[in-house]
Amino acid sequence: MSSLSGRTERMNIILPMEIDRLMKAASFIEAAHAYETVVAPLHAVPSKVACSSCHLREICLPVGLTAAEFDLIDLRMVAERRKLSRGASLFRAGDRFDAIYAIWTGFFKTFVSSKDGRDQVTGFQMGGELIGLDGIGTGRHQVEAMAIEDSQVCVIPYGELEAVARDVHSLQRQLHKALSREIVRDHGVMLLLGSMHAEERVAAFLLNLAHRLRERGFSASALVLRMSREEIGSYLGLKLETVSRTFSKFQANGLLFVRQRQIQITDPVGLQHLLDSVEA
Amino acid sequence: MSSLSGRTERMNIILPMEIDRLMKAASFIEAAHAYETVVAPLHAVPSKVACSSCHLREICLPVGLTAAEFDLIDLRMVAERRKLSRGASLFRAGDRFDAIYAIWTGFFKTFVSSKDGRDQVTGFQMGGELIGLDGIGTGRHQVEAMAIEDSQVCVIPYGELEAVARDVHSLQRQLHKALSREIVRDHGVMLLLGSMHAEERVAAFLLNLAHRLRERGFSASALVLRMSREEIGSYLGLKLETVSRTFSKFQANGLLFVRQRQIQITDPVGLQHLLDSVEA
DNA sequence: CGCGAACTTGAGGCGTGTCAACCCCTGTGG
DNA sequence: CCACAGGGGTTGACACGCCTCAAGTTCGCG
Repeated sequence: MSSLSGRTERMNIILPMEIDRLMKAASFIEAAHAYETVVAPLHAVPSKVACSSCHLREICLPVGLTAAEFDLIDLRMVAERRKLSRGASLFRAGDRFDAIYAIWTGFFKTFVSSKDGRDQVTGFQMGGELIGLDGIGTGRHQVEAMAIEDSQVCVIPYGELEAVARDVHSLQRQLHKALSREIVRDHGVMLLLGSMHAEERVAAFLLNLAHRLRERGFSASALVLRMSREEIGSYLGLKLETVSRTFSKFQANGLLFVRQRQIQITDPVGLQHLLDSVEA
Repeated sequence: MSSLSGRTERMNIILPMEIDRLMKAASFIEAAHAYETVVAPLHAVPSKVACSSCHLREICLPVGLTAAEFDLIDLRMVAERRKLSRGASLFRAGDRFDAIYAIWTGFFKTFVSSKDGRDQVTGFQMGGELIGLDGIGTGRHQVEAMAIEDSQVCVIPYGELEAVARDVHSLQRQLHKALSREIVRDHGVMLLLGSMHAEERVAAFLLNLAHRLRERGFSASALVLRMSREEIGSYLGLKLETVSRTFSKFQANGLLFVRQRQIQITDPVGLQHLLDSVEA
């Protein structure tokens, strides 16, 4: 009780129980679970995979293909689907590379490990995003990819993808774009890691996540983090305590509500302001 | 004089004048200039560009092509060559993307800028390496590429590259590999920026540079830095003073001799030991 | 030869890491 | 339905590595 009152004194803007009320009133928790319940219906696992009828076809690799081209890739790029439960690895560093993976449902993290256990998370991936591009260069995967919730991926054998890309120009173009965008994304992370402060990093992380969720038709303000503070910290080059403190500070400043993994962004403009000085 | 003696007291392993003598004795400075004098003969600028007869053909994009394939790309991928003096930009963020560039001679840095002038150097590129892959995704370049010494690049129009890659499978494969390797390289930098200490970062930087120079037939121990402390710092997520101090500390520990931009790595194994705990 | 940029070095401050205690949720078994 | 265990999250106190600011030195270039 004393610790509680001490807490409310410092965060003199929002009381904890107030947060609770607001979150529930806005049916925040329900909305935040939308991503999982709508996009990841674990009961429905079609054995046959057709890009043309996939709900992610406008986000995933075959963006902008014509109907005829869709037919072609449905026919020739026989992608099977693979199911992973939370915590399972899709591949590990050193594994032979022979396919790339498009996330159909769920959430992944990719990371590189060091001998002494310092991990570096290199990215968090959600529906429609590709994993495994790191393996093309050497024929072996250079990172590990792990499902951080029950997930399903489309397996796209690399040999077939290469072959089809030669015939379907817009697929070739999309593949190159995907590779290039990954490079650009990494440059953004380098800017973040190399020259941003803790608050800027966390703000950038949240806004990026919110943006990608909105692209997929979900709320950009009510989100449920799929990853732990430690994983966020690893991605952002911070310790988990710093991530936690920064969330708390944002809440104290009225930018968002945080409650474990549930985040309600109440002032996206304010969050964006934190990045005003850093973004072009 | 007093400052000098103070300095020699702390660095109780090597005296400054001793360094000077040793460097000269090993004809360090001459050797270290090799990269520039041999690889960048500014007087020789052939107007006609043929990959098949380029001295970098085993390092650059067309690695492993057959003679027939070389003929094809010489014919169809009409690369012109472009000359840039030190400080000139090859392209800037926002410029339209229509070609990628292979460095023929010289040295580049790529970087992203933020509003308030915080730059993040995303890489240093030397002969045989590609620049501009970041533009494929959006059709506009996302970074700026600047020559940090007088340089020449081969201009590879992207449209033609795409077309030729469809017919020459191994070129397609090499392009994909180059894109993928860039992603992997970026992941390595993310590990560096996200979870390494200043000394580890600088050691990794030096060893990487030495490695790439050796691949090109130059000394891996005597090198001349093409970039300033500030640029190194920007790349490594450190301030220039920290970079300078770290060099000095390495010298005090007998790992290398440093004298402005001239570096003589005397104990590569010792340098590598600094990374033992971090590399897989 | 002299100027300015780049580099080195020092002293002190600050932001983030470290270590530790406590709390809150979830899931499990009685 | 409750008790309990354990992992994840929060918060505090303190330490330390890197940054900041400043002065002095060296070097390259005009």
